[in-house]
Amino acid sequence: MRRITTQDQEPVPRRNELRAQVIEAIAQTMDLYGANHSFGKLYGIMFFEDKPMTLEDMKDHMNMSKSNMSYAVRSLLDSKMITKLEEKKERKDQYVAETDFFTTFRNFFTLKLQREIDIMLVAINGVIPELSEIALTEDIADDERQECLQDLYKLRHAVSYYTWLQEFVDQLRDGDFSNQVTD
Amino acid sequence: MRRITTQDQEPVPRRNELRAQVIEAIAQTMDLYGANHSFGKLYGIMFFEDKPMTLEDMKDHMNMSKSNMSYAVRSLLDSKMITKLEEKKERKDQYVAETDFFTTFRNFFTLKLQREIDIMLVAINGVIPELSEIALTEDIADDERQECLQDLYKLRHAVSYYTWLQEFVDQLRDGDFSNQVTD
DNA sequence: TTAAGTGTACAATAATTTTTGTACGAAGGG
DNA sequence: CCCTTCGTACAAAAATTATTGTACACTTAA
Repeated sequence: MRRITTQDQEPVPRRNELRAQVIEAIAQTMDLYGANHSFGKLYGIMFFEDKPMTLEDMKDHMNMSKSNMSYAVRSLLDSKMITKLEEKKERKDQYVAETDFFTTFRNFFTLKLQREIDIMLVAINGVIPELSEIALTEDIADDERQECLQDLYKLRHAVSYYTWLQEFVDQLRDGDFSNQVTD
Repeated sequence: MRRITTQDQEPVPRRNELRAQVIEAIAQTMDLYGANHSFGKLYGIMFFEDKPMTLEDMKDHMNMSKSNMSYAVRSLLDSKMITKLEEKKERKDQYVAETDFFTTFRNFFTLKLQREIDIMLVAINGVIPELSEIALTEDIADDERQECLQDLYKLRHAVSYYTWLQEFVDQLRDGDFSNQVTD
């Protein structure tokens, strides 16, 4: 008769349990990358899957509707966590996870930080000229002028921050922080 | 009679409109930093406010309950976007926004990336030994052994990524990417 | 050309998150 | 010491997000 211990168990289900522990950790931490727990879990499953997955495969692994899997796939594609293959399999689209975490890190943050830079600079640069004008108006209360100057000071400081952040993003995109000396 | 144009308007409400445009941009982009639109807006308001704010001030600016402001403050404190002052004002706690975006960037990402590293390494290191054991078992199907080895390969690659990410976080924490040559 | 089946849009439902109201312990002024 | 008021915990309500079911346009195999 077989003893039942953590060491002594059928290897396949045991390996699935071990995988599940890592998948759960991925699902927990992927909130930083804008994925909810379910979508993070799906990425984790795809990370371990050695062959491309179809929506049907995902549906089965996740016990969720195909509809939701379609939605999850779009979201993971948007943040470049997964890729759609050119060729279909039995009429079904196929997807693979990006398994290099450095690449996912780079893809995600270049995307999201660039979005932040763009939105913030449009707002800030759209506001500075008129604020400067107000600050230069003659018939204005002194403390109001001070407030304007204070705002302008903060906004200029922000612009210099976003100049730095743009350089950071460019370097990240160009691989200057690269994980490996050679790839 | 005064003409009404964007140029020709009472300076105080106009400055508030201009501020509001930047505040809205902050609120929009702060989802990357785990803040919802309201909490992001509150940070934006505090960013421009030149004096410390109390919960009551926030409540008035945001038209929201003090209860929710208390919750927002806790959340912004947790991610170090704002700071609580030592001294109270008329029995009320006072808070100020961190106005240096580089500092908020550094605070937030050292915190969140360190959390990711810790969670992921605990999971991965908790799984590798047993997975190695299974891979080394003699009475095991060849393709099952291959699967284990494949998983191990991915996990070791992940460990090396997190070693790199830990260095990255340490450098960020130590100010090696600093915005300014001198502070 | 037809029939079967895929992927997604959209509306409905379920679940979660956000917001509020209330109550209460704690702190501080009188 | 008492009384006011602050800050927050907690439950209820409102709003948003996640998930499902269905329908349908589109593709492709036969």
